[in-house]
Amino acid sequence: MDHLSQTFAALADPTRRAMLARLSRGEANVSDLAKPFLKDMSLPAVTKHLKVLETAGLITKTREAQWRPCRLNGERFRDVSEWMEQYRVFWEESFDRLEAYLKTVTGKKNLKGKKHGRKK
Amino acid sequence: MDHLSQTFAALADPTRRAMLARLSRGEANVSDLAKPFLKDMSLPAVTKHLKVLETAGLITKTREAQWRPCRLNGERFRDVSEWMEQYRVFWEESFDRLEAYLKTVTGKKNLKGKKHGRKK
DNA sequence: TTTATATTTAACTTATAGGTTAATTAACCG
DNA sequence: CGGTTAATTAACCTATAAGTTAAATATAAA
Repeated sequence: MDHLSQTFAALADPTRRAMLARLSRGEANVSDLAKPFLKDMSLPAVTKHLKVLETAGLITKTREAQWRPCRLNGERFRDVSEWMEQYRVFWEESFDRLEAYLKTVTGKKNLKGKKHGRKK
Repeated sequence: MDHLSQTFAALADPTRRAMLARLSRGEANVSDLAKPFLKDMSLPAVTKHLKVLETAGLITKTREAQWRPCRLNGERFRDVSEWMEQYRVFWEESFDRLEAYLKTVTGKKNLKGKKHGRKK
């Protein structure tokens, strides 16, 4: 799977995003990261979530005695950020959108006079 | 499912991202969007991908005769962008790392003179 | 009314994501 | 060594994502 797909897939889970949020406040080992979730899921489930994050490259896991300190890795975030750039105009466009909306409710014509290409 | 999870899940597929890229260049109906993919998948598969994008709120599908013109919807992109903000420091920090690395390798200094918040 | 075009729905298959429990590995400690 | 803590692996279950083909629907056109 391509990097971006893997990254987005890893981000598509609230447990994993919460783990990233925790890591954004500093290094933490597996049981630290697991603590908030052990009411809802088992430790192996946590291990799996961390594996997904690690495989996606969003975190790095190291070894320190019997602990596995994890930290956030910025590169994949940068990939996402760069991919997002091409859409910036769309999320910043809210003002244009309002304008377009107002045109429709006030009985105005096409934004662009676009014609459907009917082939003959 | 929460919005962000749904959005990320929708983005975790290269076909769907390609469709969004196409839509970022302007409105398109289903068969327009399908064209580049019909070598690889059936039309119903395309319909399903569009459904995922629509359900996630990334696109809006309207009706015009027998066509279904689609356009990009900025709001979900904004959600992602806002969520990403809290990690900005991490992807900009690894840029620092690269810079530091390059310094060691080439004996050169700053790529951009930019300063980032360093802890401590 | 029939035919053509655009798109969706239905029914089905297969792979995998995300969870479980039980067992295992790893490192430290008394 | 034997026990304790930290984390992973194995084996399994279930829901669903992503694709298929075939049939249905919607609109326009002849």
